[in-house]
Amino acid sequence: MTIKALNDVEIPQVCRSCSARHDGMCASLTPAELGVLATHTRHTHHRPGEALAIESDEITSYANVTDGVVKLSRVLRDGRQQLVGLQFAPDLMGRLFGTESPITAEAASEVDLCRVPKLVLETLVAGSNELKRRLLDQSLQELDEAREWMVTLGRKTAAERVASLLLLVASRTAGGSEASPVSFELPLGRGDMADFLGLTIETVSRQISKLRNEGLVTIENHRHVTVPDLAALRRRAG
Amino acid sequence: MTIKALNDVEIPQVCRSCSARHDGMCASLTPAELGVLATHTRHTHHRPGEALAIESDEITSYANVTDGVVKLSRVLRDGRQQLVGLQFAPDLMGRLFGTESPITAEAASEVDLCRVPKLVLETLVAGSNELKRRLLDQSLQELDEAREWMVTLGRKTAAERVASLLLLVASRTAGGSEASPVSFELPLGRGDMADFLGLTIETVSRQISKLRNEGLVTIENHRHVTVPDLAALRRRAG
DNA sequence: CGCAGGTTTGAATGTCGTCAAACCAAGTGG
DNA sequence: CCACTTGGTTTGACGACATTCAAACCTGCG
Repeated sequence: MTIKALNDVEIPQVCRSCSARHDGMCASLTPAELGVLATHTRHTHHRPGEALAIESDEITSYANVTDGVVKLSRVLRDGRQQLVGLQFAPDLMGRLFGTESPITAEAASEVDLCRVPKLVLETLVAGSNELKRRLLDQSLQELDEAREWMVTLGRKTAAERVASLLLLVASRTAGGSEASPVSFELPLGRGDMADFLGLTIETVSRQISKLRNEGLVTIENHRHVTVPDLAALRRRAG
Repeated sequence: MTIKALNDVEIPQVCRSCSARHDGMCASLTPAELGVLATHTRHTHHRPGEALAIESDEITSYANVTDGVVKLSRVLRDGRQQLVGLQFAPDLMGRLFGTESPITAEAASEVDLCRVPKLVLETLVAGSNELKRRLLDQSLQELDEAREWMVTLGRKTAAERVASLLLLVASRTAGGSEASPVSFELPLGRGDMADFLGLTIETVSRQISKLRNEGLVTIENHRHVTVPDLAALRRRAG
């Protein structure tokens, strides 16, 4: 597949079913480029726990998360696991020119992806300075998030860690609105929360109970969280 | 300063005193571009503990670390501190188009920098696809390193963390040679090690003593480390 | 109803943090 | 030259917080 072939697509036709969620990769493209993109995307749905095989896979593609949450994790040889990132819609997953590092991607909830073959996206990137810039910005933002989380893992108490995670989920799923009260669904079970926070399941559960007793959150069905005062929770998060 | 003005520099003259350490930013430039770079660089030396004010500073520049080690850190409001990265020569510090995040940079040891004004480097970047690519690669590598360290902070024991740090320093200062025994100087004091590892000074000291008793390292003057068996230390690091 | 998976709670243990003192090397001044 | 300070490191005793092991508890589902 050559650049010429890609540009020969006749009708600029936007990837209809998910274009609204395509900010990560579409916002900087021309109509023609969007047309190219639309003809090569493939939409897939995944169940919770399903491996997505985006990273450290030779035959790799890139994907926009159009719905749901994807967890990125690394494991030690003896089985200890640490989540190193969460991807919410509309994040772009996968890495151009990627140096392989043994990260695995897995659906945390029901997940919809809009996949793009590696070659197509790389060709589009080669022709778009805007897209290059966006890619750099995305990786820098992920770097900032990773470093922020290093502070959480290295210096916060268990209760502060849990509060930090609740804030993170709230900011990414509840539209980033600053207004309290906020209400949202946890995309992660207690086990995944523990793996993200560097704690055990039991400790996570205890600290959630503690935050509940402190009146900082109310919880129904183990998953549905309501935060009456976002600022108070933020204070509790250290 | 315009692109034209930059390109009008007459003699391609390499940044003499540190070009050998310039891999990070020079390797992909044309002779003319190197000339531009050379006429605008400024070399500075810094004492341990000196703030470098690279990030989160409005009047910012970029810099190659030509010698020594720089520590990047974040602090919580109540003063708790976490190192989120170490920059060894010849890393490039600073961030193009940076979204500000409150990271501070400080010399960990005696440090030599080769600074480049923000505008100059951004202009060079605009004209060089190779340089854009290198910048992306660098940020992706830092992302990998940050995530690797998240595993260390979230899932490793105190002794494993210390072993991990010794391996990190060994790999970056001892030329990346895989051959044992390896010998190197620690660029960090116990306090900085603790801040990087998410531990206290006392715990770091105790764990170092433990590794010494286990025969995995020998230490002189609190700073000079010898690792008789790199593979054994790697095993101990989890 | 009863099972299965995930969650919560309890009691005991252990690892790391806190507080405190001793140690050590280098530098200063009498 | 030696006493004294200073900053960093090491070691010890104790306590707190998170883990471990174990049991009880939901919630959804066959």
